Amino acid sequence: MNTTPLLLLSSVFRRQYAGREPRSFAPLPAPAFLYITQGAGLLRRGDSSDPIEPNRLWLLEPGLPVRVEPHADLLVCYILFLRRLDVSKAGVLPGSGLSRALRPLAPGAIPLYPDAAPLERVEALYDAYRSGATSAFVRNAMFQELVHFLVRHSVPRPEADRQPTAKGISPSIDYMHAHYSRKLTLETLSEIAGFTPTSYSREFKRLKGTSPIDYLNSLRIAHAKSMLLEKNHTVKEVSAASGFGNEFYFSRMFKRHVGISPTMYMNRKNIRVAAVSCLRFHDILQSLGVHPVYAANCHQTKTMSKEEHEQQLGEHLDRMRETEPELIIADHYHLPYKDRFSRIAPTHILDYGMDWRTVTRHIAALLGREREAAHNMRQLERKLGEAKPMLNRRFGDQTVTMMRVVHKLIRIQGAGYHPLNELIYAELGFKPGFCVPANGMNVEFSPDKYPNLGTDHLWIQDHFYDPEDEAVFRRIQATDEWHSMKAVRSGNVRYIGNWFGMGWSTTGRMRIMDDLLKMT
DNA sequence: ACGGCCGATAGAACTTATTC
DNA sequence: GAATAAGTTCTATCGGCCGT
Repeated sequence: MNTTPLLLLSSVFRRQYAGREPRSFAPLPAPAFLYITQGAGLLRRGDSSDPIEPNRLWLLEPGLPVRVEPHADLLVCYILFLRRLDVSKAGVLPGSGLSRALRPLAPGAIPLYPDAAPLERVEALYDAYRSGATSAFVRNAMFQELVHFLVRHSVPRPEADRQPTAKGISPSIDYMHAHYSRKLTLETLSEIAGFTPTSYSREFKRLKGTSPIDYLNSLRIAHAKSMLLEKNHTVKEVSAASGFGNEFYFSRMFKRHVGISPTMYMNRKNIRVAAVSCLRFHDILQSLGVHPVYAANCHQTKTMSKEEHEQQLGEHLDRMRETEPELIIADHYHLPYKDRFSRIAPTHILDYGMDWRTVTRHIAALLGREREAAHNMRQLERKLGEAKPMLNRRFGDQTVTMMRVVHKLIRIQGAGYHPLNELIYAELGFKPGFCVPANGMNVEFSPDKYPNLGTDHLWIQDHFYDPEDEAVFRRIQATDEWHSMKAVRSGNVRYIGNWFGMGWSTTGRMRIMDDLLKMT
């Protein structure tokens, strides 16, 4: 019969384990979520193992022995015992995509985004369960909401990672987890796996999507990070304990993986940060509770001459130097100036193509503000849930178009590839106007020859980077074509300030929603 | 101000891993 | 197996911090 699995909660426990003695646990009687809130070490299930650290989650299968090897004095975790119910699709959950939806929650470690902390939900569930004051129905609703949260916030696993590990490389991976603090060579690992080094490398990459040495280094860096946060170790000690041959190489590797040096990582909660970006990184920093000592946008716009730009850049560099930043965070638009920034302070440039959430998560992880990021994202999610129905009631099927004048051209925002576009059209569900490209970031028209925008509402950015752009806009506004447009005739033109920039941060997105709600 | 220590960084030389 | 890429070690140098 065609069935789909449904996870139900049977009981919740909170456990604390003191001391560093390894512990073995009998095979579980039922599947369970294991959620770590404190501690460090290694968790072994069958013949695979994963590092233990706060905010780590596993779905443990029944019948598999579990062994914990703590590297910290106290381990705190929640255990949620589950019941799996297979229900008929046709009967109980017609048309439900539950089976597909639950796929990220395959047995084993469930990698969560660092900002996705289910702790509050788990604690609430634990309290509800322990106090006995809440009905089973409500408890189950809470649990289902938690499952939904986990599905939404788990990192999608690469296809290769979901395949059961081949017999050959599995012991070598195990060996890496157990012995990463020692010197390991490809030859040793390939021998354990029973391959020649060449085939081992290839096989490993095919199955795990990464090279063996890279995998090993990730383990070492993860260990180093947790050790550095314990504060009472020197970089040299951490380097040795994490399996790096010497501290110079460790520093280099650490910086490459984490983005900042080990010492800065230790003090990352209170360092002087400068933000250089077109993407309003200073808003992101502020939303994380970090106040940048300097914020600038040094990008050369199309209408700016080379000399003008060089002069502006020079002034920014001078002023930034005076603020004595310890770290400069920049977006990919500023890559050409990296060397000049590096002369002022270590510079971290974020990759091209990151969406706004990834940018926020990345910056938060760099500065130890994961909790703040998680909090903001939760708040934003809540706000989105409140605002969407109100806005849908107000605007219904009416179409919306967003425009601005950039480089003396009329730019109509598309329905994707920009945080603002995604917020308006995807997340809040506004209907795009006739000229809004469904699969593009934007489309540009000459101010002399632009089509009727065919839209019920027209939202225009009245924040101009160049006075000439503003002049162009005033000229457009005076034309007959402009006045013949539906949105203009019906008085549905709004000015929206710099939403395009605000869309990059949680606080900016909240403010955009506030502005929208004021329109209702 | 000075020296000692620690850590970051960069470059050269060499070794090992990965890809072809 | 060879060619190429990446990792590793070592050295020199710089700057910050601390105690004298």
